[in-house]
Amino acid sequence: MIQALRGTRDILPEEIVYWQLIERTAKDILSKAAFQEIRVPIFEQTALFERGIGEATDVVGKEMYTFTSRGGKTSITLRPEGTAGVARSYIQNKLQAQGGVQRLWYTGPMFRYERPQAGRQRQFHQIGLELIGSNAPRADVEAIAVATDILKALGLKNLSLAINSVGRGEDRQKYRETLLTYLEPYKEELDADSRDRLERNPLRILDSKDQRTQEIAQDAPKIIDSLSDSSKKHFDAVLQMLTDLEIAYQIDHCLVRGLDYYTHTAFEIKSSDLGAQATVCGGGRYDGLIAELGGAETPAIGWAMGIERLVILLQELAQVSVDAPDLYFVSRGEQAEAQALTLAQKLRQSGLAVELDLSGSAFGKQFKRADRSGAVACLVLGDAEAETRSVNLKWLASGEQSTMTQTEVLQGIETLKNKISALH
RNA sequence: GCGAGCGUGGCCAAGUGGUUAAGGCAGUGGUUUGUGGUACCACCAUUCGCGGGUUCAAGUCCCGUCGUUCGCCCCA
Repeated sequence: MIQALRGTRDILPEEIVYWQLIERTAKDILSKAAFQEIRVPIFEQTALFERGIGEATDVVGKEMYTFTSRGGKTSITLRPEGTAGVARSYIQNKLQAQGGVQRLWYTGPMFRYERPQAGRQRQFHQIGLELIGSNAPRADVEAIAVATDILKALGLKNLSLAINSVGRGEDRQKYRETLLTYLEPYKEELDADSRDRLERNPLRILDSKDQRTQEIAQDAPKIIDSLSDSSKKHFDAVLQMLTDLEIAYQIDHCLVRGLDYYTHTAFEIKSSDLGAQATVCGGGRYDGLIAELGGAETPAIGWAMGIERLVILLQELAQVSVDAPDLYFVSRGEQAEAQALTLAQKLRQSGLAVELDLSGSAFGKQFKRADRSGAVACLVLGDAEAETRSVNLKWLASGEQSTMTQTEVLQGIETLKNKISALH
């Protein structure tokens, strides 16, 4: 049997209702904040991600789905995240010409070759926001506020916002030196992974889960103490506005995000109801990315949410059920079945959700299914009704039923709709 | 890429080397050949993810493989 590839999965109707709820809620809140949807390709030239995300990162180094185009010349990569593509689009379509700030959002699948785990798939889905063209601290806060609004609207609990500033390139370079000097005497005590990172990416050592390394990291010099005055000022302004908006946060001096393009504000929203993959939303400022990709110097901030993780949380706290039809159509007999199809179509065109039983099985069986469908009423059309072009309407809860002509049903459609919506 | 656990019908499962692989849900047919949600009856795995091995005997033990779960790594 051919089965779905590892790390990919089917989202069946029972689960899709949660996805739809998330997408609807996010879209609603994003629209209210005047963000507009953008759809960019799922694959791009590999160079976009190498340059944008950074060649030294794990995502680029070992997690990308990269292949050569049929022509054999172009190296192509399935997007591992959304920001690089949006930034590319911003430059290519000269969106800056349309005025100061672009407020964009996107949703769709992303691809990373990783070991699948709860809340981590090889094909996974994100909803993301990119606010491009403003370097104001206010932009950072607005982006974060929209994210927290979405999570709040979904009714999610036990979330916490962690925030830090990684400053600008110069700040980070300076901090790197300071940190290395501090770590030098502890070199032998660090865990193996962290020792590897000393050269490659010392900032990530702060994030280690190894107990001894964590103890060492506890007392390490903090990056915010290495920030330039302007970087510090930016960060303080962000924190102040978060407080003004009553958005709770905690400064996490160890928070360093994994993609190279982040500058200044970095943040994560985590849930304590998930396992190791606890981050439901992550993002930050990326003032250097657009210039790095060949555009003009353009400040920007963005974030992405992992839809699969939101679905897990939502399933734990709410029952969302698949939409039931308004009417279930029971029919049997050649003439009757033909008339049922016609009438069902007309009712659908009038705005009712009608499920037509196609089984042709005994009436008893069809009624049983009518029950399970969750419909409030069913229509019954058999040989007798077909003869007189009538139909029987039966209310499933009361068992009450009445026969009328098919024309009468359509004429009385508004009262029928009202009665159905009252019973749903 | 590394470590550990798990894998019995569509779903949830019992089963801890001995002969016909419990049970529940769902499904199908019937009691009720045109009226449901209840009840009752019947049917529904030549087979235990797949391949190999040990044994007189394997769902049960061993090896491999695939899948899955949890953790590391990474990240949303």
